[in-house]
Amino acid sequence: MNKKSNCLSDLRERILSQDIAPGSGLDEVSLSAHYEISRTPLREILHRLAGDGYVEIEENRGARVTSMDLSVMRVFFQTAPMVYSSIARLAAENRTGQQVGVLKSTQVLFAVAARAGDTADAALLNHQFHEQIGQMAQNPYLLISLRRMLIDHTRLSQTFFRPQSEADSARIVKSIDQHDAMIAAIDASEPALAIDLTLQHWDLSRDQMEKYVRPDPLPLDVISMKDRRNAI
Amino acid sequence: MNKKSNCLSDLRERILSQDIAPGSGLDEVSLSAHYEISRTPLREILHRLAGDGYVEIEENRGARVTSMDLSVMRVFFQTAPMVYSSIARLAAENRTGQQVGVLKSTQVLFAVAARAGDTADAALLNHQFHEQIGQMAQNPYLLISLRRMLIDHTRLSQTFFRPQSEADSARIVKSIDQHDAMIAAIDASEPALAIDLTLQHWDLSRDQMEKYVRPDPLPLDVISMKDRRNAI
DNA sequence: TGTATAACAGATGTATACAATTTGCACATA
DNA sequence: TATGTGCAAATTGTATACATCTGTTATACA
Repeated sequence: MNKKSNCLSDLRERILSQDIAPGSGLDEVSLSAHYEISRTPLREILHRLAGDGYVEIEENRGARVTSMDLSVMRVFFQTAPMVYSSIARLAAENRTGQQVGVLKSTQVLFAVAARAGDTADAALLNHQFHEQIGQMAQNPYLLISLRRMLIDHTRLSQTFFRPQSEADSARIVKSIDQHDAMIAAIDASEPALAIDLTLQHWDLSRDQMEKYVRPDPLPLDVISMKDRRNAI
Repeated sequence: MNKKSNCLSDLRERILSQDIAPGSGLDEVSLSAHYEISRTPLREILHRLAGDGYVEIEENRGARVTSMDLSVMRVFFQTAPMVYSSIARLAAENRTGQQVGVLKSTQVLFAVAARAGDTADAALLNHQFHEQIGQMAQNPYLLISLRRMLIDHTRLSQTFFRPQSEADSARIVKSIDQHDAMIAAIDASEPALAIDLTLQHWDLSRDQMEKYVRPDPLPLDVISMKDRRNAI
């Protein structure tokens, strides 16, 4: 039983971290061998992952990781603000004290990982943070939407937690601070503030994600071009 | 293969029509015997139904039809207008001509069944009608929310299509007309109108569904009480 | 050279036997 | 009466062999 739940969570994490790339095929035989379970429970896991939107299964053609084509990403950017802010409002209205405690402890772990530059851990803990806010909303209908969005969000935000510059590091610190402010707003039952903070948080990650989808062009390397000109 | 997909759709329909009541346990052995498939594919079907929100599976305790407790229904009534109107707007913006054709033919079948008083068919075709509008929205994130809501909506609206009075029949006719108007708005790419009509449609079914959740009190039978008083 | 077809290897789908877990019931005890 | 314990039956979970499907490669033929 332990092996099975380990397989499920490991596959989830590998998909979220893009360790298994979007669109990749998942072979039942090699996966069941790798996780040391037989094909029957493995297939069950693949179907659960399919239900959650991690993979897509096609009749007689096996499972592949849900792809992230550009047309869907457009829809993602269009839809996220509405879902995220609805969830934030409901979380601030319906959260229990116990849930706030859980959220705070996740945030502590997240802050440590993010500051330390543990990219994979930070991304997953960020995922968990937003999942927990989703649970606070107590709304099963919106929660499944949120979960589906968080899959793509986490996959897109891989670069966010791997800082390449001072500006990147500053954004990570800002992101941590925003989480703290969101916790406070939810804890204080202030829906309007929670929505506002959530949209600010969204703006920060959206800019970075768009850069991931459409990265800066490669440097033109002006110096070497000068040298070449001199050489002529 | 045919037996399997038949099993899947039959279970879906039986759950939607409350032929299998919310909260009922689903026994693997008897179901696999009934549909003449072995337990392996049946379990796969149950997991798919779980992913779609039709059933809930608990470790070592099998599957049961997703329950409809009052606390969740509150959330249902709270959330439906937002999801439905978002879907309507997107459908009007993104629909293809082909999809409008499909929707129209579903509507023809629905109108026939609803007018004829074929309760089960009418409810399922109504479900299909709204599912197709969901597909027109081209938004996978909101579509899963819509699907989850439609499950409960269809289960709650069972009584809607079983008219008990002239007023009930009038409401069914009104509902058919509203569908026609929604098709026209979507076909004409008028998002604002589509939203408006959708909210009107929602109001109509909401009133009936609330009556299902909290039905009229049993008649007090004033006459027999008078008789009893006289008898004293 | 190009196309059609057949055979084959590799992968997914299904049936079934067996293992592990839960549940109901009888019985014992406080 | 209420509660706890142990066993048996029923139910769910897993492994594995076999069936079926898909895609590829080899071969025949135009």
